[in-house]
Amino acid sequence: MNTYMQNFTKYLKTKANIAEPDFQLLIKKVEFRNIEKGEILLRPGEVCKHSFFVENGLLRSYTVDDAGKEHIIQFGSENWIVSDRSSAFFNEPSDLFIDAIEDTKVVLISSDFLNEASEISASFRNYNQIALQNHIRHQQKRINLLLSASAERRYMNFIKLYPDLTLRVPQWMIASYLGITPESLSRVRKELAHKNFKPN
Amino acid sequence: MNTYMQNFTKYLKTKANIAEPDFQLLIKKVEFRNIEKGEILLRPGEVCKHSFFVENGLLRSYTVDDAGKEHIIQFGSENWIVSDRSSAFFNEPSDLFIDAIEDTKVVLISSDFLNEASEISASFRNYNQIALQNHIRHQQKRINLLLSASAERRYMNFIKLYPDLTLRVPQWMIASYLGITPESLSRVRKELAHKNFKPN
DNA sequence: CGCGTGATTGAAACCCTTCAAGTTTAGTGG
DNA sequence: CCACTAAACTTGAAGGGTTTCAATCACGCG
Repeated sequence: MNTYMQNFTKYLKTKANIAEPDFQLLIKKVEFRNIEKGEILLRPGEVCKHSFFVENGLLRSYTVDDAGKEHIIQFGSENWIVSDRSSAFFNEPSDLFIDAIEDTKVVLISSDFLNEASEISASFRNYNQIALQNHIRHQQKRINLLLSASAERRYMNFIKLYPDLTLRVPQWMIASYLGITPESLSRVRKELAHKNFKPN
Repeated sequence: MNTYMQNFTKYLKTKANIAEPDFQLLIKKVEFRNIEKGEILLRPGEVCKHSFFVENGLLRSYTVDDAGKEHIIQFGSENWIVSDRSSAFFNEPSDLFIDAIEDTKVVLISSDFLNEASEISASFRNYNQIALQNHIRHQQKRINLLLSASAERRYMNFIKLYPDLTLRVPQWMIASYLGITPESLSRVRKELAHKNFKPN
């Protein structure tokens, strides 16, 4: 077993509660890779063959619109899985880019792996279910925020939810995630600083 | 069996592929109800005990923000399930209202039902999985639209996706779903009419 | 050092909202 | 079935939040 997959191991054993013999079977099904900052892991039009478990580092998924503007769908740092679930599950071409914001170590998870893990282990099935439900909950909160909140409220929500990312991710990407321009985010931050708002 | 549950029956037998004997077991676990227009089925703070399968009629789920404004999360007409999945699954208090836009016939689906159906039938488990993945795909497209598209593009996307709802749902609710004011939607429609845009 | 990327700032423009008034539509009771 | 009322939709004018475009500043890295 690859000693670089510590987090992934913990993920399977602790979170998904996979017992040792099953673990030994499953771990053979995944691949480990070093990704350089800027490297592109998925492009629109491609089918998302692998989900990426982040051992360490930082990935993002995003779309590019007709005007060439990027819109960030998701960030993924340590212990997160970045993927185009729809593309992977339904075997359809993706709309998304996935690339690396930092040098990143990832575990490649194939659909095969997911199917086998689900067959082998009821607790994996269960954990996967929870992950899906969490994803839905998370997306719904984001939709609600986009529908109802100003740029300032969206940003405040972001730094509360992802204090770590706030420091690691360039500001213009956070702006893209929030659906505002970098200039607007800069002004929002200035406003907040002026109001004596402290991130923590 | 209740003769009013024709669509739900078809849903179980055809979509989820439940065989007759299992069907007979499961159908006893659900309830049928007539809902009057305006009736509220779920309020913020309550745990979402039932998901609502719409036999016919029209439901919606929505939040109300601090300023008292409604933000519509989902519409559900015939054969759709309306629910706060997060609340139901995680047994947490909901943030949502669910109410009826029209007089509606619903089938009440409890968590019990879902658990039993999953135990009994692998094909139900499978179908449920697909439903979750579809939900995620749908939400992701909506997020992307909210991040990237103008009021006009959002509306055009809506009428393409939901031509039936465009006629049945009051305009101010569509506006709420799109994240704009009713006045703005009215002007967008005027613009489109002026450009000789035809809904179908 | 100098170059490039990211962040900031300013001014003008734009999209959308707000508020207010009017018009149309739909539902209800006489 | 008409009359009345409330709700929904439209329209206008003013205002606000955000974008756009352009210029400047800050910083890390070769």
